[in-house]
Amino acid sequence: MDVFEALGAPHRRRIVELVSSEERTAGEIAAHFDISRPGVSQHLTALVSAGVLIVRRTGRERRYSLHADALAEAGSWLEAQRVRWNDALDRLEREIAAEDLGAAPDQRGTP
Amino acid sequence: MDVFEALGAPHRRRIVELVSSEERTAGEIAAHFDISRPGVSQHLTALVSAGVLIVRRTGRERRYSLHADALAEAGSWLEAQRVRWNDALDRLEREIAAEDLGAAPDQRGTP
DNA sequence: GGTATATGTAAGCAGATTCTTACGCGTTGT
DNA sequence: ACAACGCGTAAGAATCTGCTTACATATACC
Repeated sequence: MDVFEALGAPHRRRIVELVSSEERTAGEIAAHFDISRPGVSQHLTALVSAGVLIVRRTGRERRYSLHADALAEAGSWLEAQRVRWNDALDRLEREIAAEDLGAAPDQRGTP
Repeated sequence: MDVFEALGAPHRRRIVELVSSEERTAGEIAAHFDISRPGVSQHLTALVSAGVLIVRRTGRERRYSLHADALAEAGSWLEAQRVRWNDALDRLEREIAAEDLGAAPDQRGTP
């Protein structure tokens, strides 16, 4: 499962919020939800498989912590789209400016 | 539908990538996919309802463009989790440093 | 060793998603 | 006016998801 798919479910986003403040055990996390504990466990598994969370076993507990790199990767994708869009807007602006100058909007810049 | 849910589907993310480089008609977008044109249309509707895309009707075409603010909002959430996590790491580091100094790890800072 | 605790896994079910095909509706061009 | 075009909407099928209950597994405690 990829990061965006993992973050698509509200419950899983809530889990990320819980874990981002500190490492937590499965039980602690489950206590914050109305759904059954196995249900939460399945969300945790999904988040781990997406690389968003990391598990660490200590005795009979499992402590989940955030793997911030995964979030950073998703953030990069978002940022890349924004950059491309801003570039597109800039191109458009230049085209309009060129058009206002009377010339036909040249595709390759005005020589 | 919220932004993360909208971006959860790979096809929809691909649409965002297509539209981020320039405004595109529904037909142009659909041509990039193997699924049927109505299928793509439904994805477009979902993205619009999530605020990720904006439609503009010109004649019988519909031109879709990116609404970058929606992506920024999602990016902010991601960043917030990362910040919280880094803060948590910093706290942990300080606790360990205090412990190494011989004192019991005081919850409220060492006076 | 036996019991309690913390948690994952299995199986199954209801409802949501994502497709498909068929059709409808507004625009454009003749 | 009417045919072609671009695109959305409707309805239904197939699949996926998110949940549940029941069970398995492993560590801790006595």
